[in-house]
Amino acid sequence: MGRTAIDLDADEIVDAALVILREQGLDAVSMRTVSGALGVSPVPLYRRVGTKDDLLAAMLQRLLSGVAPRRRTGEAWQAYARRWTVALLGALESTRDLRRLVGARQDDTAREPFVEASRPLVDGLRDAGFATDEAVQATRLLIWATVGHVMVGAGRTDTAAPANGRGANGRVANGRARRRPGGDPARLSRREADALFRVHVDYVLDGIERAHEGGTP
Amino acid sequence: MGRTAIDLDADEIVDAALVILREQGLDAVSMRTVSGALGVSPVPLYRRVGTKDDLLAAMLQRLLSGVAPRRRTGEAWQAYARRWTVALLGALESTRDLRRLVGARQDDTAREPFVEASRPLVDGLRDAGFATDEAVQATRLLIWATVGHVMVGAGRTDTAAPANGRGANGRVANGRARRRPGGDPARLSRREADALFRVHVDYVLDGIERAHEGGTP
DNA sequence: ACCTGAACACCGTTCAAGT
DNA sequence: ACCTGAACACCGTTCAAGT
Repeated sequence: MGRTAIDLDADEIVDAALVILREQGLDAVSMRTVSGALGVSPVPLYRRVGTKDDLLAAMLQRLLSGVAPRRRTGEAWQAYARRWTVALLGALESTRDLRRLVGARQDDTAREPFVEASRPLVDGLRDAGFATDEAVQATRLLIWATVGHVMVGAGRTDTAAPANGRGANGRVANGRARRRPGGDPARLSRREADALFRVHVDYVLDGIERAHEGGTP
Repeated sequence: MGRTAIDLDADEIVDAALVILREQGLDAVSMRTVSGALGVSPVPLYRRVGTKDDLLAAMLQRLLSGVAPRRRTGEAWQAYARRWTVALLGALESTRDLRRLVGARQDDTAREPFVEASRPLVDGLRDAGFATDEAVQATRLLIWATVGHVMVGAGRTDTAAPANGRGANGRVANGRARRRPGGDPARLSRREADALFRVHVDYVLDGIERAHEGGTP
């Protein structure tokens, strides 16, 4: 009844993997589960997307492609940069197990998807009078600020259920996790963390602006 | 010949795991290899350090504990903050597979080790007249800047050998990795990335300084 | 009480047959 | 050519015996 393995293309595989990621978390994404969802054996995946590592890279790429919002006519570069950054943050935070996905890559191509996603911002900055390398560097700072926030930012108290792939064991780290009794001042709510993120972005934008004005002959 | 399993404590286990991490990479760190290196079965590890996830957390904690440099008498807070940030970056960059280690945690405690490591900086800022939450927030920004840089920063061209745990397969991602022919302007050398990282830190410090001066009654 | 050996239910990846 | 089934060499974690 129609569908044979030969119809498969890489995009479908990535799609299937993202569905599993969303519904069951990263631990549930395996070459077997993904191929199973597509009704094939794991082998064809190696022809279409390469290694599992490559699959993870493609998933991240897909997640970040198209995050850049459209520029508005007459919009100041600062405003667009802010919107771009918020959009990137939103895409990252809405992805289950995103932190682990970003960290998972074995090689050094972890930033490739971010570079792709930032192309419109680079273009926007250049249109605003930035030199190419100036625009690229400014974009990098914003990426770093965003990724750092996501990787080590406030915990998401709204993400229910542990959902740890293999058999729930309620075990808790013993011994070494000495938590301050007096209440740790470094614990931020999601709202506070978001506000602080915007502060970070503003500081970076201020710095970029000053350097731009001072550095352009 | 003394050594029985009962001598084991959590620190030794973390040490052994870190040796394997350094020498063979994160893929080689398993409950079996770590326990094997210690001459025990995997079971005792679960009593001492908990899950593999807990072990990874403890490894990161260890790696970051003691990164904070000592404060110098009469040192301006900006100077100390800069040194602290560079020390953190150094610790992160010198750790094999660090990106994957940071990303590996399943729960939301990924930032705990960073909070621990930043305690001296928070203290330093408070001694310089910052309110506690002001100091904590400033520290967070610096952590985000550093972690973002590490997670998605320039590739390390100096880290030789792929060393991908299970049987070298030289396979290359096929198809989807369309690399710009014209030379990607977003490709930075290590030196450039380091310089840009310092720029980022300076921007953040500038912002913190201005907010501090403007916000203190 | 706390160990070990064996087991369970998985992995990523490859290979020999099949069509 | 390109698939499938089976296999290889692992995983994390748990459990029944042992001492």
